Amino acid sequence: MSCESETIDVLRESGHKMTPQRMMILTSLRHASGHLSAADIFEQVKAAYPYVDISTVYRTLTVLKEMRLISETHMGGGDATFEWVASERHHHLICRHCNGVTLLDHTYLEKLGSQIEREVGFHADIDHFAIFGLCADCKRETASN
Amino acid sequence: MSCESETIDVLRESGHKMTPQRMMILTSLRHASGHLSAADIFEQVKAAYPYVDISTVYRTLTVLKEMRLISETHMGGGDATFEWVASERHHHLICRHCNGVTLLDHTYLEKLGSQIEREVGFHADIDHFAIFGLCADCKRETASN
DNA sequence: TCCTTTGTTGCAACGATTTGCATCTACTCT
DNA sequence: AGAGTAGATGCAAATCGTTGCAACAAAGGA
Ligand SMILES: [Mn+2]
Ligand SMILES: [Mn+2]
Ligand SMILES: [Zn+2]
Ligand SMILES: [Zn+2]
Repeated sequence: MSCESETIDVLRESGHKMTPQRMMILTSLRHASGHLSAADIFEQVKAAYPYVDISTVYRTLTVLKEMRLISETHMGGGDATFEWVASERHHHLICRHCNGVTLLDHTYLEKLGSQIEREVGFHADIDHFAIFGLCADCKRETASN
Repeated sequence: MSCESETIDVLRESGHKMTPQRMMILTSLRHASGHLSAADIFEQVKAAYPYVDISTVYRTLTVLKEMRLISETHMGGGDATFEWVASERHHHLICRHCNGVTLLDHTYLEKLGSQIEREVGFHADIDHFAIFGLCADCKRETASN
């Protein structure tokens, strides 16, 4: 029994079918250390099953996104990136000057989410935010000129 | 003197040139009531000057974005939307179930920005966020089934 | 006004993602 | 196991946005 079995059940219970392609895409995402582009996933899957089409990858990503098993994030550098939404959520700060990417603990956004829910009644999906801006170093540099 | 004159100065001072095409794109954004897609702007400008190319629109939007005069936001429905960043900022809550879009006051995110700046030293550009989730109505509906 | 510099434009080609459609296959029910 | 159905796949075409390049035009100075 692979570590994907729970996910497979979740998919089946929501009316989706499990196919070898999906299985491979799922495995690729579950075992990735960080962010993957659709092309990354496509390459990995193609190595084992050369007939996959990139549209199948995108369609599977759409399904997984809808079920909130993965996040899709535009981090500024070209293609969208996808990441498994683990139990310990995190977010990113991206510097628009040096393009540096750092982690932001979920606690910062958890407060925002609960405040919105309490005061507006809207339940925000705060899975994986990319917040752009100026990092401390670039802020200093920009100020001194 | 049009209401764009101040913006023109800002652009010139940062080494950019003012062209009729830019002027028209700028006017389109300044006078829009809400969100515009690149295609919307393209159509408007083309009405007055049929030779514009869509790439000029995108390139101008990129410049205006870099100067943070406008925001670019993916609101879930197809193309990216662009909006003038007025002095009174605002954000949006977008329901993933009914696709409803509502306003979110900037105060909610201002706190987040100042906390990140204080504790991490990162200056976040919190201009125009799109926060997805479930609105109060759809939350209720989803719970009762 | 004329010249020089440098950023901008239009066009065409390209890259990323989505979509329509015919075929196929995982799942369910005999 | 066999048949039926709903959903998934592969392929091709379309869409949205980006980029290289040669021609062009603002801005600034002589
Ligand atoms: Mn991440
Ligand atoms: Mn808005
Ligand atoms: Zn930086
Ligand atoms: Zn809703």
